[in-house]
This record gives sequence, C-alpha cells and structure tokens, in this order.
Amino acid sequence: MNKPYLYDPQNPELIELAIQEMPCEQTTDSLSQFFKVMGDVTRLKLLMALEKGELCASDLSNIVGLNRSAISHQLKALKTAKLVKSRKEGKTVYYSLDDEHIHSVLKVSLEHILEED
Amino acid sequence: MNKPYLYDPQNPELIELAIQEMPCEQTTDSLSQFFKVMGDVTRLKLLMALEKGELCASDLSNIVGLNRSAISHQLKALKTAKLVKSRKEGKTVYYSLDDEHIHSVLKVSLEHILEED
DNA sequence: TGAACAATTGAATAACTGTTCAACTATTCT
DNA sequence: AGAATAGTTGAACAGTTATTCAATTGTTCA
Repeated sequence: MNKPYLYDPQNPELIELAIQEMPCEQTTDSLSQFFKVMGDVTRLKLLMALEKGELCASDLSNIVGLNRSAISHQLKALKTAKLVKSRKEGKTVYYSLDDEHIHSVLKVSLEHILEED
Repeated sequence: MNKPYLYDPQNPELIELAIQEMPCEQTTDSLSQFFKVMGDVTRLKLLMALEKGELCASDLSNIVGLNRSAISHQLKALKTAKLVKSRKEGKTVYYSLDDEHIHSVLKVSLEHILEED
C-alpha cells in the first residue's frame, strides 16, 4: 500500500512503473545469458562465420585462428545456448546457426557499433 | 595464392568468404564488448528501468535491489560503454539511456527469448 | 560551520571464464 | 587390425568480474 522507501525517492511513480514492467527474474536471466554468450570475441566470430553457411569445426578453427579444442569448447557453449545446431557426417561435424533472430540482433548491433558520432 | 591449409578443408570457398567478410578485429572487439556489457543481469535491469525514463542512482538501487555502491559501479560501466548518460542536479545524479539503438536491440532480443519452441 | 544526504571510489574477496594441453572417442581407409 | 583424421573432454592456469565494505567527495540546509 504505502511505499516502504528507506530514503527520499526522487521519482516514486517512475519507480513503481519500472518495477511493475520489469520482466521476471527468469526472463532477465535468460536475456543477459543470451548477451553474455555473444559477448566473447571468439563466439561472436563463430556466429559471424556461420552466417555465411554451414561449416565444420576444423574449418571454423581455421577461420577464427584458434586450435580445435578451444573452438570445440565454444561451439559447445553456443549449442547449449541454442544459437547453433550440429549435424554429423562421417568424421566431420557440421555446424550452422540455429535461429534467425540472431541475424537481426547482429545486424542492428553492428549498425550501432559502426555508427558515426 | 595457394591455400596453406594444414589439414583437409571441407569447404575451401566458404572459408575464404567467411574470412574475407569477417569484420576487422576492432569491430568484432567493439561488438563483443557491447554484448558483454548487457550480458550481466544487474546492468541489463538498469537499462530496462531506464527505458521508462530518467532515474537517479538511489531510485535505480531501489528498483534493482542492490546497494548504491554496486549500482554506482555498474552505472560507471554503462557510461564508459556509452550506453547511458548522466546529469547532475544538486546532490542527485540522473541517468538516462544514451542511445536509441539499445531499445531495438533489447526489443528484438527479448522477442527471441520469449519465443515459443 | 556542521549535520545530513547522494553518490563515488578503491581495495578485497570470491566466483567465474577462456585457452591450452594431454588424453580420449569415433570414424574411415588400407 | 592398425594408422590416420575429426572432434570432444576434463583438468589446470591465468585473467577477469561483480559485489561488499569502508572511506571519501560534494552538495544542501539549518
């Protein structure tokens, strides 16, 4: 009912609004997790490479310039986060983007980064 | 000229394409840094609160549920990353979103997260 | 001036993260 | 079966990060 602030709020109505419209803990967790996965240069490069098409682990290793083990670890992280999917054919494992939303996010964000000041 | 692969590439043309069209190191660094900043629950909540309007540090502390010191540290990170700007009025410092791109990124990403499988 | 309040700062700590290395699995080909 | 290749895994390490605490700055107001 009354507002149990332990200090003088500057904008009580806006506080209420922000709290009310704040997504639930699970949602903010998932969203920050999503950004965290892309917040690493290696994983980001993997995603950008996969935007060109399906690629196997060794080819991705070649493109990104890191050994296969490192790439494998990061591909696993991307797979757990459901950003990539994989397909096995003989000895080689082919990876591709799992979701089309990622393309939009990368596009808008890249525009933001490349924007002049 | 010739391709100095130390292994059997599965898709040499796609490798070349991915390498050619990969943004420069500075760009991938900036982009992953941008995602990294939002890849933390506290900072993400701060940004979402600020989408409702300008808020001071104490009010943000109240909304997010962390002490002022923690909030101040994270607001500094957001400011360094140029995601928020601040304005001082007497004792209180008001924060607001610095860039409109952020709104789009948050919107598209939130849609992605909330999407059904 | 001094008390009260808003906010920031720096040090300290605990937890997490990315890469490497070495060992391992799985598949193909002779 | 055995050698070769693609990929994965787990442990270890070095580096980073978020939060807390205590101290500090800066502003207002009596």
